[in-house]
Amino acid sequence: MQNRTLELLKSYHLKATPQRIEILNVIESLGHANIDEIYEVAKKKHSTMSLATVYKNITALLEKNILNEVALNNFKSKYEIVKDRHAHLVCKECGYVQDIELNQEIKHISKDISSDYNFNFENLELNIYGVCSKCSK
Amino acid sequence: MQNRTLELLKSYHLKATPQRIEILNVIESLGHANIDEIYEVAKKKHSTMSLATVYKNITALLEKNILNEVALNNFKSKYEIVKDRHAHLVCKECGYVQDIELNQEIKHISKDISSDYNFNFENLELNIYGVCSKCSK
DNA sequence: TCCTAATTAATAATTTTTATTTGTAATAAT
DNA sequence: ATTATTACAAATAAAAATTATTAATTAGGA
Ligand SMILES: [Mn+2]
Ligand SMILES: [Mn+2]
Ligand SMILES: [Zn+2]
Ligand SMILES: [Zn+2]
Repeated sequence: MQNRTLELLKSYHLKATPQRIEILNVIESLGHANIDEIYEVAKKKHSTMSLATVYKNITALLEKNILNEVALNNFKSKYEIVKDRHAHLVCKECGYVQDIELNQEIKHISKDISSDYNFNFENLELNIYGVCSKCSK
Repeated sequence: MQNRTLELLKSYHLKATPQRIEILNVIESLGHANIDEIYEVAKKKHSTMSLATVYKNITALLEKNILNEVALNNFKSKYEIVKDRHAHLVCKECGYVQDIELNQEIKHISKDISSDYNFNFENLELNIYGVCSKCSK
């Protein structure tokens, strides 16, 4: 558990409960995880944890921008700790999501958008679908 | 209803039923639509249409690659007729999705991926989130 | 240490999606 | 054209996913 995250929680008046900390730990250790994956792993440490608790926490942490949703074609959304801009490799077979560097080219797309279209740019999401090395053999 | 679409249906042994044609018409006219939007509009022409019929058709048309899913953060997935590669402007307020040209830069990302990472590239999805002109005033 | 608001587990309720069944209709075969 | 075949639709039920409610617990501040 990062100290930074604890401070984030405090600054948003979110209590650092064991359940919440565990949820964040699970997400951090898995990188990207959906509701069920988080619940399954977190339950090991907190056997009484309710699935509704996972839902409520995910919602709260998304609202505070501590977590980020990664909506996927054909899979349930995954969640990740908010971090610097990056892109995703998404395996169509197993749903595994891998972070990759966001190419330099993409970084200036945002500038174009606001001028080319009458659109108030906020953030950009690049997901690259294919088959991961594990699944392709 | 495009003749091309009718041929597509036939080639995949999907019957060109009035309901299915109407679903495709609705998606085409709206550009991007989620299950409920499709159902609401389609019901006007076919008052007895069941929501389950929309689900079944969307699934079938996705499998045949006639439709494409657009998974969105914070909104239900939308569906569109498969078309040439393009990017999306997504309004965080109202969920409206607008097609935009996929910048030239992005077109060659695919080449890098397969070599840089051990990943069998299939397709790429670029969603740009922000606030549309309608919602920002 | 005490207080209070936030949080949790448990449970119920709601919403979303999928499955089943049975009659119907689109297409192919005759 | 008529019939046969099979996919399909509507209706309904079932299952899965998400959210709401409640009462007890607890984290964090006074
Ligand atoms: Mn990521
Ligand atoms: Mn589109
Ligand atoms: Zn894989
Ligand atoms: Zn909007």
